[in-house]
Order: sequence, then structure tokens, then C-alpha cells
Amino acid sequence: MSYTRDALVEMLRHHDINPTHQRIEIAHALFARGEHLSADQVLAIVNDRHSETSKATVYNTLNLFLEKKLIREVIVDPNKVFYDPNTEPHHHIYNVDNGELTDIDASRIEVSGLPQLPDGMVTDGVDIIVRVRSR
Amino acid sequence: MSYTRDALVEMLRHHDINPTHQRIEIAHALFARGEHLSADQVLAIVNDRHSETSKATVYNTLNLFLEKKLIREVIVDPNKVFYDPNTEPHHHIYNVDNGELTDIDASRIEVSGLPQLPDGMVTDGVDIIVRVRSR
DNA sequence: GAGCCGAATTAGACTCAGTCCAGAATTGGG
DNA sequence: CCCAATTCTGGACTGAGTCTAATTCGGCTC
Repeated sequence: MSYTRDALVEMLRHHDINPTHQRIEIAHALFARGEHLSADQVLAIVNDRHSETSKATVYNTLNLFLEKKLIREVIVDPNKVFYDPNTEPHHHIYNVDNGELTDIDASRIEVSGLPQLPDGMVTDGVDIIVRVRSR
Repeated sequence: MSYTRDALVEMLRHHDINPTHQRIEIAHALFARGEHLSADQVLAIVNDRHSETSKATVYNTLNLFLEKKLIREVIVDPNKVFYDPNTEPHHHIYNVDNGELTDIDASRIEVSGLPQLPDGMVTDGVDIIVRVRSR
């Protein structure tokens, strides 16, 4: 799966997002590497050569992508949020020592025994985080 | 299960924690209500009548309790950490709308299909978070 | 191409959770 | 009662994330 500029534009449009320069850059940063990135890292990558995109725009854009379900938010570390370009159902292994975050394909995982939700409640998603240490 | 001052002192000692005034107060705040509280909330509760305990101490103490496994950290919300006086194995339901956090007893839950960990890695814990919305 | 309009972007000030520091207070063992 | 080690403190600081008011962009019409 390659992420040409055109493919990204297509993808943004498909999610009802007006494809601007900055948005394409940010989408590129996330999807081309397919890694979990923090807002900080996205900002750094996008402005690698010349400063082109402001902090505010990076945050705005990431939140927009979230809202439009183009990416997911992964909350494992108390001091930063990671953004995940993989929207397939999956879970995470979090290495507490070095902060590394790895995917686990959800299709092999089976969870049973979850309780009934109270009336009028809908599941928004189930996150499983396996916290891991070295040694 | 009641939490008298003496019981709390006993509990702290049992976890290798020197029971000082402030630590007893903070333990009381958490265990007497048995709720998930943020550092902010703990600070507010402890200083309800007269200001008695500083912000720094609350944070120091919560981290000390964590380290000594007296309480657990629950990371579900990007902008605050919750501290959980329940150290029995259990998971959480997080109501995204109102921030409410509810326990799920772990004994009824069965997870299968978790992958083998790479060599030299140890599981530190498995957290399951069921995100829930109203309506 | 010139002119217009709403949407997007920007710099920089601001907020707020959490940390750090260096001095002050408390504690407990002798 | 004394002293050293531990704990506590206020206040300065940090860094992620938000807000705001002003500017720029891009697409449209003529």
C-alpha cells in the first residue's frame, strides 16, 4: 500500500476533509510511516526541512482526523497521547521502559465475560493494553 | 471494611510506608470513599477544611503509593490520571460523556489469543477499557 | 486576471497538570 | 534532649494542549 500525494488527497476527501497542504503533509507523516506518533513528533516531522506548519494547526488537524475517524487515539502514557493511523480493530502492547507501542491484531483475540451495559449506553470501543517491561 | 485511622496506619506500615499525617490523610481520602480520584480531587478533599497539605506532597505521596503498589493508576483520559484504591485485578468502563469510571471484576473476564511476548519481556499488567457513550 | 468570501492557518499568549528545588519542619533513634 | 535523616512546603518552572484575533489561502464569479 503506497501513499502518493493523490492517494492521500483521495483518502481525505473520502472522509469529508478538505485536503489542504498542511493536512496532506500531516496525513503523509502518519500514514507513510504507519507508526504511532505523538503530536510533538508529527510537528517535528512536518517541519523537518523548513518550518511550514504551526503547532495549532497540527493539533487542529489531528483532532479533525480523529473526529472523522481517519486515525485513532491511543492513551497509554500519562504525559502524551499517541495517534494511530491504523483504524482496523486492534490492541496494543506498551513497553513501559522505552515507550514503544506495538499493535496486536484484534482478530485473534477473544474477550468473554464483559458485563451487560446499563440501559441507554453504547460501546464506543474496547481497548486492551498489555503493559510490558524488560527483563 | 472500615478504614479507621489505625487500620490505615497498619496498611501503610505493611507496605513499607512511613505513616505521616499527610499520608494518612491522603490514604483516607482514597480508601474511605473507594472511588477513582484524580490528583486534583485528592488535593481538594484533603484540604477541604483548612489547607493542610501542599500540591507537591499530594503528588509525591500518590507516586509513592503507586510504587509501593498500594494503589493503581488508571489512564483513560488524555488530560488526567486517575488513582484507584482497588488493587484487586479488575478492568474499567469509562463513560466518555461524563468521565465516569466504573470497575469490572476481572475474575469473570477471559482474554484469549494474546501473542507470545518477545524474549526478555515480562507482562506488567493487562488493562481492558470499555469506552461507553450515552444514547 | 481582479475581486470577494468563507475556510484554514498562524504566532503567541495562555492554562493547567505535574515536577523541581532549596529551605523549613518533623520525626525517631540514641 | 539532640541530631541527622526524612518529609513537607510554597513557589517557580516545564511542557502538552487550547484559545484568540489577525492574516492568508483557495476557489468562485465576472
